[in-house]
Amino acid sequence: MRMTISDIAKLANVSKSAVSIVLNNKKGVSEKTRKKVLDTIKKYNYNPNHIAQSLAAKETKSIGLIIKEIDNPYFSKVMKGVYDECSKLGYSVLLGSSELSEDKESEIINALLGKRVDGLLISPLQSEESDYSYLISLLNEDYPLVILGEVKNYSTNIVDIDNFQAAYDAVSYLIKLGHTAIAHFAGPVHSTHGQKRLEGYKQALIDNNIPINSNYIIPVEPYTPHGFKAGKELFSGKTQRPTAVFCYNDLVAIGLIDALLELKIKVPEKVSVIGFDNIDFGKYVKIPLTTIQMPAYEIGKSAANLLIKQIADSSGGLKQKLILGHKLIERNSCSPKKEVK
Amino acid sequence: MRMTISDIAKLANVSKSAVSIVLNNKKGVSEKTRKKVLDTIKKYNYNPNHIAQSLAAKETKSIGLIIKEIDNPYFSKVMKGVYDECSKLGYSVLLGSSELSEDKESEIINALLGKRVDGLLISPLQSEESDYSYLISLLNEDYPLVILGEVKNYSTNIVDIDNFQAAYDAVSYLIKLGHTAIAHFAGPVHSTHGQKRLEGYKQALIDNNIPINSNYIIPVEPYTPHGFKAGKELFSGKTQRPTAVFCYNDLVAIGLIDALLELKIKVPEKVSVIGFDNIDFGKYVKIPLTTIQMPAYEIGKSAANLLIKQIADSSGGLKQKLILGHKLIERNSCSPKKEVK
DNA sequence: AATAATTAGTTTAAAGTTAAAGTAAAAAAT
DNA sequence: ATTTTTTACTTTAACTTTAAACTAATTATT
Repeated sequence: MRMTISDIAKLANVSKSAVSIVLNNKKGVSEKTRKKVLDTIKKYNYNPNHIAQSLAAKETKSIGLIIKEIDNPYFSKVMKGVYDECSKLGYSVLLGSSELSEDKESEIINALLGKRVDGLLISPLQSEESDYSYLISLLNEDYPLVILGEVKNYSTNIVDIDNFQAAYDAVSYLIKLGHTAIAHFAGPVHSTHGQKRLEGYKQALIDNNIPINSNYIIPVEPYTPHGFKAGKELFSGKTQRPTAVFCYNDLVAIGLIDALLELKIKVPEKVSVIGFDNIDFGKYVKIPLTTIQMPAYEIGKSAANLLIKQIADSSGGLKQKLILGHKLIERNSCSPKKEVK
Repeated sequence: MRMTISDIAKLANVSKSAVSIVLNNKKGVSEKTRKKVLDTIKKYNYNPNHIAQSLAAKETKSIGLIIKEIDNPYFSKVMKGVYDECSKLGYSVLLGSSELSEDKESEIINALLGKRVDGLLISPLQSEESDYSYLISLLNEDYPLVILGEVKNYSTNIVDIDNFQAAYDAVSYLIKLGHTAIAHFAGPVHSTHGQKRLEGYKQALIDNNIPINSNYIIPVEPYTPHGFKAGKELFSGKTQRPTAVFCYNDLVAIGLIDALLELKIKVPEKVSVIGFDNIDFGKYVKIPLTTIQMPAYEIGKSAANLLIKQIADSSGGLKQKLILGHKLIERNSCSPKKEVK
């Protein structure tokens, strides 16, 4: 059976409190007693019951992390960042994945709240109908919360990149290469990332006097097979073929390139493709992917750090918006537009 | 402030126990009381404190999952399987990642045990020096445990594939294509997966009367850059070039292919490469990867299921070894050996 | 009608810890 | 030498829940 603090107290001939004091490195016991307790703890290999500690101290030293998908390379990196920072600071992470379902998301939040995590790190789903009721009630009671993204009209702790600017940069890059017929494989309209990237795309075109062609804005589920399918559709018809495509993320860019190659359309000679995220695999695909680097690991690390700071602060005063830098990674999927002969 | 069971009891004008009975759907209260309590719970949006429940019930309804690396596509799938099954059965998962350090591994085990997870799911590191002391003490006290792999000389719950047979199949496939100069980019010798795959490789050669060439067995860290580096080294020298390579996993296979292409050695025309795992990205790399499918998601799912069964059983009787099936996935990185002209 | 069993609760104890309050002895200050 | 402060503890309560023991009333059995 596992030892309890009472067992140790009895064995060391002191009170439970004395053991607790030693355990928590507080002052209030003599060196002699401390040693005696420490020896007993070691001898019987006593490990404090964290559940009881949590109940008494009203904190669990654990946070909940809610991502959208576990097997998504972007979130893997975020998760790793969160995990590393939490480990460093002595926190455990309880995993939650909404798997793109809003019902699940609010269920998970409730479950994690029930487990009394000290704070929540959420990459929230954001459909147009959603009123974020569950998030907002948390915000109102100053529950420690960091959002990977944004909750409209509410100020809270946020860690993200400037998606608008990053998309603007990606499209500007294509324009600088001479492209004007630039399509956008757009992500979920109802996610802020999707919206911001679309806006950045549009603004870059506007600022360069390129008319926005609504046929070139193609909403796509953010996965490889959907990028492939949309690519096949767009480039099978002979009309209005763009010479470059800015993709919502690397996953769809990879699908698109696959579709183009299958259609015997050369990348980047005939069509330039730029992705978003800079997942590890972008380097190894058929046409090494030019993309925007999303500092996923740092996002996770900073978000965890911010959350734990907020937990420690408790005044609820500190609200922070942390915008990390992005970067264009040039590889081989983009090239200057060839003049039509 | 969050409501407690006492608050609800007071508000509903009943005892705490009555509320507890309603909460746990036990019998012992009238329909009238049940309704009154339920209404109060709803009205004040009461959520039971899971920590207190855990302490009282001596179970936390959570398990610890310890993998080797968070941002590894193989473990992502395992994790997803574990998470899905746990969610279904009402368990939370506390994440642990040893990141290839044995010290961390045992630290994590201690931390998770401290948090009183009801069971542990471990993909253990297995260096030669390691005595698994921490694992073995758990095994001896019949702590619910499922190993993704194996602990030598100890019978415990295991979920895995037949790594020996799978490697045997992979190498047999290369032999059937006419290859005899087959190298092996071997994984960590101290992991059972690495060992078993090496043994399978050797046996397949022996059974086909192909002498084992120790120069062809190249230990490699199981990551893309190491596969790349080892590939460069092996194929830069002109001597003794193999015509096929069986790689420990897809990650090193992808690195190797990259190296070969950089050396202008055609894959699969000059060198056939077979991987292991069947990660999603194998389909999209420069030369779509022929590989052995590791049913990672199912491994995670089954392991979680087995663990939770063991937790429920508590008699400690049930010890199970679950070997899931593997499959050869033919894509484009292997071809019949060309006769040398 | 008397006894037993069931129902619908309540009260109390227990789970393992921390925190606050209390105590007795020793050390320091006046 | 007396009072105050500090030290080194112990005792009690608290955290929230569940489980076991108990009570009182009703229903069933003989």
